[in-house]
Amino acid sequence: MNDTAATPSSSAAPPRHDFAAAEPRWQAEWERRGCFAVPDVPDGSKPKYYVLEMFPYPSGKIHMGHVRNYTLGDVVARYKRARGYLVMHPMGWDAFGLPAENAARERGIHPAKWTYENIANMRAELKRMGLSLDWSREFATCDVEYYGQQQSLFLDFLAAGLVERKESWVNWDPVDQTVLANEQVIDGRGWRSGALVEKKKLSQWFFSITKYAPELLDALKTLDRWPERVKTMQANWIGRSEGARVRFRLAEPVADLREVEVFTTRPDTLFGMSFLAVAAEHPLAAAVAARDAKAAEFIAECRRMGTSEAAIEQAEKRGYDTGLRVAHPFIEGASFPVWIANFVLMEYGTGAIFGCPAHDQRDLEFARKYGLPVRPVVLPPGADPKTFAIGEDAYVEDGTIFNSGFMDGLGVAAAKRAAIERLEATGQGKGEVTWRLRDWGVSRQRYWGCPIPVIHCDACGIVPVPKHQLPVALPEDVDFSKPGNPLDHHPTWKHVPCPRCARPARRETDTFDTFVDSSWYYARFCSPRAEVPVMHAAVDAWLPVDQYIGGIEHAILHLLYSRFFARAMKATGHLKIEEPFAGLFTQGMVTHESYRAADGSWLYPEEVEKRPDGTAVRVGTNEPVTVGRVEAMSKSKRNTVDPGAIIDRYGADTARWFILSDNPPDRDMEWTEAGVAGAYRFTQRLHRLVTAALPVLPPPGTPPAQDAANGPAKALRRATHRAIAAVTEALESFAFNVAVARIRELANAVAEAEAQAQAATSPDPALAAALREALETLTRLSGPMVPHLAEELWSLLRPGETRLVAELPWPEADPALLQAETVTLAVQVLGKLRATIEVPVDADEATIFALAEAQENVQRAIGGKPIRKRIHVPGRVVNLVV
RNA sequence: GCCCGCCUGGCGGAAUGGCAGACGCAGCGGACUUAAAAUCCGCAGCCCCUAGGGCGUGGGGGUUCGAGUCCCCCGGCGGGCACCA
Repeated sequence: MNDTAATPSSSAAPPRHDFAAAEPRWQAEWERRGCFAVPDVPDGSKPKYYVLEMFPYPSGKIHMGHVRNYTLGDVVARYKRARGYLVMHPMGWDAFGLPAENAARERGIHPAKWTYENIANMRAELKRMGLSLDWSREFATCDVEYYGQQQSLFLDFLAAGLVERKESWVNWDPVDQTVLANEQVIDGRGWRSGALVEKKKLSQWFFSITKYAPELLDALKTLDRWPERVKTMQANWIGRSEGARVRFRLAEPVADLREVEVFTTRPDTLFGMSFLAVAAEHPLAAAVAARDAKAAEFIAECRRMGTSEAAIEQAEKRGYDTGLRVAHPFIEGASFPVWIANFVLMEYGTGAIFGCPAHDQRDLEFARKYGLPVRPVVLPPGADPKTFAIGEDAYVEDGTIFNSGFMDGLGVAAAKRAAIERLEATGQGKGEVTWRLRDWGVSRQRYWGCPIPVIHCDACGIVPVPKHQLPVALPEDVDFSKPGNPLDHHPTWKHVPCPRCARPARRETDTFDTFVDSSWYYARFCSPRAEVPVMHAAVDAWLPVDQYIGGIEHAILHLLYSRFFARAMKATGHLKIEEPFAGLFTQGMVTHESYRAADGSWLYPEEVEKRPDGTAVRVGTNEPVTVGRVEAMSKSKRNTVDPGAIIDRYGADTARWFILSDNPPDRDMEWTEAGVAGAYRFTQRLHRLVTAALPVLPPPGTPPAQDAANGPAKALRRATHRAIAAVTEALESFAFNVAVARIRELANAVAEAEAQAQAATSPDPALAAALREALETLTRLSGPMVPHLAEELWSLLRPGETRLVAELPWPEADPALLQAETVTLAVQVLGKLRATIEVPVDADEATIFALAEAQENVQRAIGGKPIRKRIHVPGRVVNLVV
């Protein structure tokens, strides 16, 4: 060793870690040994752990968001495996959806061909990442083996009364004659035709998720490993409201309508009523429109508003006075005008509201616009009832009811009870609980989705496809040159005999919302080749998913639908669980700077060169480039970085290490070239630390000296065991960036120890043994994050060892080495740091205070004033109050 | 508009209510090198009359012996809003 050190020029540069050769080699070795394959039905010898990341949509290439998502999951999977769990970690493809149809229309590629080619590309890219996946479980939701089973599930749900057929509104493009997704509606116009979009009513299939609203809400309490904010968002989405249903009698009937029912959460403010408003889609609005052309025109305008809640709520509040009046339930002889208003949602409550402008902001804005009265009936504490008036803001807090007859003097809560009591006593209404959650409309007028397995027969009505006729497969010969749903204008596909009466009938040509596909894939992964939707022994053993990982953008819909599906599958005898995901982690997005050329066009990062003075120019032309905001990577802004190119240049381990080290995984991370380069240097440094130490290390298996005196060996052993404890804790709490920092600290300690070993005049066996322990620990702790490098280092440290890092148990920290003999205490005077003292861990308080007060700086801060109070937080701080 | 988050040095971030800035990126200085790269060592929140002190976790207030952390208000940025996935 000394020879080498003395004559560096005589030997070649230290061997660098050749990731390009090593990574595929270790991937092949894991596969050869079947390290990550698990059986559908485990034998129970180990506890199970199911790690699942949200499966990708096969857009064609993986993006950094995927790299981040799957790296996070892989760390968990590898760590849990080391902790002795049998880990299932599958991967598949969320393969139905609009982009495939867009590709078909724009480029003439068949959606199936486009999709499966994309899957092949992306599978190859994922494999290069070295993920510990059980690829034998892979499937795509567009595989007929998958969606056929989904059709079977649908038939079970239908039989169990969990499916309904109802009318609902869709965005209709009158030029393209097509239903548009909300994202295809831009500023109220169709994205391709530019035509003003209209709302159109269609008969559609719905899953009765509202039947489970109370359960879906209550069970949130049991999800103790879900982020609070996701549970809050779901609770708000389900939206339980207590209130009252109130019947308002029309002064004169319209068509056959004699009254309007309103749901309100504020029956206490009924005396502050100034108008009643119904949604444009309300039956009363239709009845008025039948005899009032201006009303019909207003309703038609509302129909041009789009169906999204954001569009409705952000639109200017507008209304139409129908001229009708309703009687007030409590005020004898009083009547109020009936309006049609664009901000009233037909889907919520009864589609009608009573307006109390003084105590509801939207009502107030509406009343101000149309000159309707504003009568306060809730008095803020301390306000004078004679002078209290509403200005710009409605008063929505608690207070004392006034101007309200029998409710005067009550608080808001008591007044609500009193109002409901009176409504019930007089037969004009009742207390009621409503939910914001609506039934889940699953019909889509599209080709590239799972066909809904029912048949429309003129004689028998709607007839489910018998199970023995499943799957209802998509036809392959479809024509995308015409607008609309290719299934609908396919020449033969939809024409089938009725299963019941055998007369000519028509297949349903709608396909399922792709959220249906992703609502049960976690269950299918347990027995992916079963000829039933799920194999009982498999799902009972593996479910629930122990750790689910994905983007926060799915916090509501996907997760709620999946929770509903688990319940529906339980009700139909497929599952025994109700909650599919015991643990949830939501990751942040991957962001990057954006760049614009002088002409305003977006540039890819590789087209931009950063100058040392901080400016940026375009590669080749040297024209100036504007460096824009850091934002989510998107194709439209071209601020994307291709994971494949990063792996080519730096290797998968470097990409994984950087993505983990940059920041906490639930926050957005910024991808930077400098950051990747830094990660790359660290992987090389680890390799160097091991190769440089090899000549001094004792043989494999040499135990570290237990009784070493305080010195470099003991210090290194402490650092090693502190690192084990810290990294373990960080991994358990998803603080992967902290785990990285602790590993780096251990690497720094190793480097220092190596320098000491090199500098020593005579070899120190204790230090050498401690070095082996430290390097082996470093290797194993970094295994979940940089798995290929860890295997490489392990094979250098333990030539002839049969087990891979992927097969080793997790290192254990020795508690004796975690204890320090002394602690450093901060000494504060009045909360301000004035000194630090070093005391034995078992020092008594009197000694500590005496030592603290003796500090020169502390004396100066005390300035001779008497000490009123002494606070000692063991191991942390002493605070003296003077 | 409504619901939910986030905000700490030049940058990413760390910190059971207890020494703010661990670890890293960028930077600066040094060693090695003919030179560069790579590597190694060191410095580093801001300000000050530099012993020492003052100010600092988006802004303002509060609770506490003590607040990045808890509470209230405000600002900025982001996610979701039911047919993007």
